[in-house]
Amino acid sequence: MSQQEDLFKKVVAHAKEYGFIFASSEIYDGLSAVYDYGQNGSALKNNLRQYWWRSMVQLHQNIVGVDAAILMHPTTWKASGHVDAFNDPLIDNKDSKKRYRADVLIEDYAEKLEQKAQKEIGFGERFDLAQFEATNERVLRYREEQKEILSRMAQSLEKEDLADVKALIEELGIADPDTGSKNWTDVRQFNLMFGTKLGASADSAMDLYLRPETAQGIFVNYLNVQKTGRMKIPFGIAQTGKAFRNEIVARQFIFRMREFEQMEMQFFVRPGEEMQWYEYWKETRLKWHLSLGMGAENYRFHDHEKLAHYANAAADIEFNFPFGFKELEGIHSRTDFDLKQHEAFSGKKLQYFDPELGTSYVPYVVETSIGLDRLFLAVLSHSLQEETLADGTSRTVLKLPSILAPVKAAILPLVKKDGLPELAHEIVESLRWDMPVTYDEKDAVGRRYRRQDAVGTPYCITVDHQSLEDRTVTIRYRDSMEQERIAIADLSQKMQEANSFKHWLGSALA
RNA sequence: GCGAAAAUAGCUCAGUUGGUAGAGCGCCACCUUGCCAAGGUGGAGGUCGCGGGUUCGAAUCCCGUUUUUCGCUCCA
Repeated sequence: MSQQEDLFKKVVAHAKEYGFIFASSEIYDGLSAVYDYGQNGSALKNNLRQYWWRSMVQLHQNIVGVDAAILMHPTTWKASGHVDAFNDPLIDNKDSKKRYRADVLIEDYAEKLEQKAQKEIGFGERFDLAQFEATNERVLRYREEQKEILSRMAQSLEKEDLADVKALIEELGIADPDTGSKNWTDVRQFNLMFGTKLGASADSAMDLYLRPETAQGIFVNYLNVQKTGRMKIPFGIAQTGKAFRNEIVARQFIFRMREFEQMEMQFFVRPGEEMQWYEYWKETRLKWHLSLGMGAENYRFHDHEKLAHYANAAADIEFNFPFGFKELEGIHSRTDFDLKQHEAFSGKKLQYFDPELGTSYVPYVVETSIGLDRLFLAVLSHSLQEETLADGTSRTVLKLPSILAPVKAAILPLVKKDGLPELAHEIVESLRWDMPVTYDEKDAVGRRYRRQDAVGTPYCITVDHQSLEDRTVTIRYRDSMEQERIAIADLSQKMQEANSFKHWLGSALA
């Protein structure tokens, strides 16, 4: 565990030192759980986003992309259920320091009453009629009490009368399930959605939320896309973009941030066919992850036992992060819940006419949703390696999948004289049209190799004296540290082939 | 949000019972003309997280605050 923590600290330190990730507004002491991507980080993140986007939109004739606004009409979030579900009344126990959802505590208490009633029923059945009626009375009392409690709670929550919710907990004598303590704080409402205002003057302004998920931007547009794109079911809509959650506790570096980026694809299918598509996308998405070559043993599925209100099947793809297996991507069968809700709240028909079946219906939706920042963290933490070399020394190397590397090649003149820098610059000039490359002439070439290792550059091209004679250079591979001599004319093609989308994803899907 | 711990140079960290801030690595310039980090010379960079207080004097003691880490909690 401490070894894992150690590794995680190294990842965080490396991310900062080499320009991948900085704390936001660092000169002002930072902002909790908000991070900025630096020069190398933004390049890596862009490459990840593009790798995903191409796999969805470019490789599928029936998937198209959109880019919906972060701000949406506030009714969107009533329809989606977020206004209710992202508002939790929480209460802390002062003795045990544990936090509970106040409504769950009360519901649990009500559930216990029901259990008591069930017990009475079982008891009463074994005796005569008089006895049965006596127990029956008790059963009725339990049920009556249960009903009263739940309706009072519902009313108080509806009115946002949190003091009464606390009063209810105290009247019922509800204790901390773990410690039995009844020393409670006040009930407080936590809203996980960020609020903002539309309109410059305070009185005419409209209350809005920053979207807590990108999916709704797809749902409200699905008919626009279907009609203008002449899409036929099954079809998908992909989107990448920022989402915002005012997490109570946001931790573990970029794993849980308040502002984060999602990459989502909502796949619209015929009702009844959702499960086969759900299985298809589970499998397809895992293959995509495996294509990055970070080891099948570091991925696993986690099927949800408890399903969200909108889903009839849900699974996570978990990755072995430095702090254990955690969710990286979710594949959810969301049924027709969202579209039906938007129909109800908007009053607009959101049906699709299926020409093959000759009927209209609200499609079912299978969602794949991945956290781009989490994917970034997975790749960065897995790639950062401390290697012990044959001679006993060690090197720090970032073994990024080369298709994702911020810089593909560093061009290094062996020495900075004798015309070597001139030839190196010439190579930079020709390669930069094909891929991001960098030039470095400072320090011993060995040190320059190691510098490139630390930021994950897969190739170092060294220009030496022989290069001037026969127009060849050495290409040094990051992972093996081996070198081979190659004609300058062949450089671009060789590297582009190795970093091609087809090379990486194509072989994994085959 | 509660509890605990921490915050000193870009990074890793020293800093004695309170007496004007240091190292290694990194970075920059020049020299050395080099194939796997550690040759030489010179240099930049810190109001010790921030704000108060105690004191003749605070990186050091006290209070507050911010951020980070760990535990609890939450996580569509």
